[in-house]
Amino acid sequence: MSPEQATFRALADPTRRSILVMLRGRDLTISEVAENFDMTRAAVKKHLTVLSDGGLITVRASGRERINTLNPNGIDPVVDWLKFFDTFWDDRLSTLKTVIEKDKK
Amino acid sequence: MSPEQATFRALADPTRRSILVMLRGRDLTISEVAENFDMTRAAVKKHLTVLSDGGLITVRASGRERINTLNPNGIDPVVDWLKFFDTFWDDRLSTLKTVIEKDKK
DNA sequence: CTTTTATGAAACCATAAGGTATCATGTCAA
DNA sequence: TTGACATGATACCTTATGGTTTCATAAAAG
Repeated sequence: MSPEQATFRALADPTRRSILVMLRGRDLTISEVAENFDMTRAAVKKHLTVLSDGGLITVRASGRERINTLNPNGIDPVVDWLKFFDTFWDDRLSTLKTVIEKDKK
Repeated sequence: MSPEQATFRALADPTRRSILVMLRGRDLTISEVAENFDMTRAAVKKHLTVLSDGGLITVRASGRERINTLNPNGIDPVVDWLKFFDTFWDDRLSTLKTVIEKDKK
């Protein structure tokens, strides 16, 4: 699967988008993420795997825990794709992209 | 389904993203869109329905034809979500929100 | 009027996706 | 060492999704 497709796929599920919003505040272990949802840890773990495959999060081991972190570069494929529609979907997008690029440096 | 979810879902399929790129050039009928893919017209029509449900295109009748057009505002839910997501990188982006909101008017 | 042409709609199929349950493994704590 | 805890991995289930086929209908062409 292309990186672009993996990222769009990862964003397509509302649970996964919620997880990303959660990780915006601070890094979380799998169990911590799972506490916020009415589903099993196994299900949450699958979502985290999809997010990782899509490059939207990174995972590091800390003892027996797995700490999930938001990846700042993860949405690049999406922003790059949206860029193609600047002329149609307004220059709001190019503005967004410009600021994001600057912020990464 | 929420408008946001409908839009993210619509963008999750590579065929649908290709269709949007196609429509960037000019409006197309269902048959014209279908000519560009190795699948039946019925399958393409389903994709166009999903894109319409996601607010990314609009469809108007012209005789027996259905003309599909890119919707300039269709990407708004995604942009709005990305803005929220991007505050992870820098709170300075909050000023960007203001600029974007103003630009929409 | 008859024949194309463009689309709509429904049934059907195979696979992907989201979820659970269960068991195995590695690690922390007593 | 012995449990308890956090995660990994697999099998399995149900539904959604992407696709085809087939038939119906509306409009343009002759």
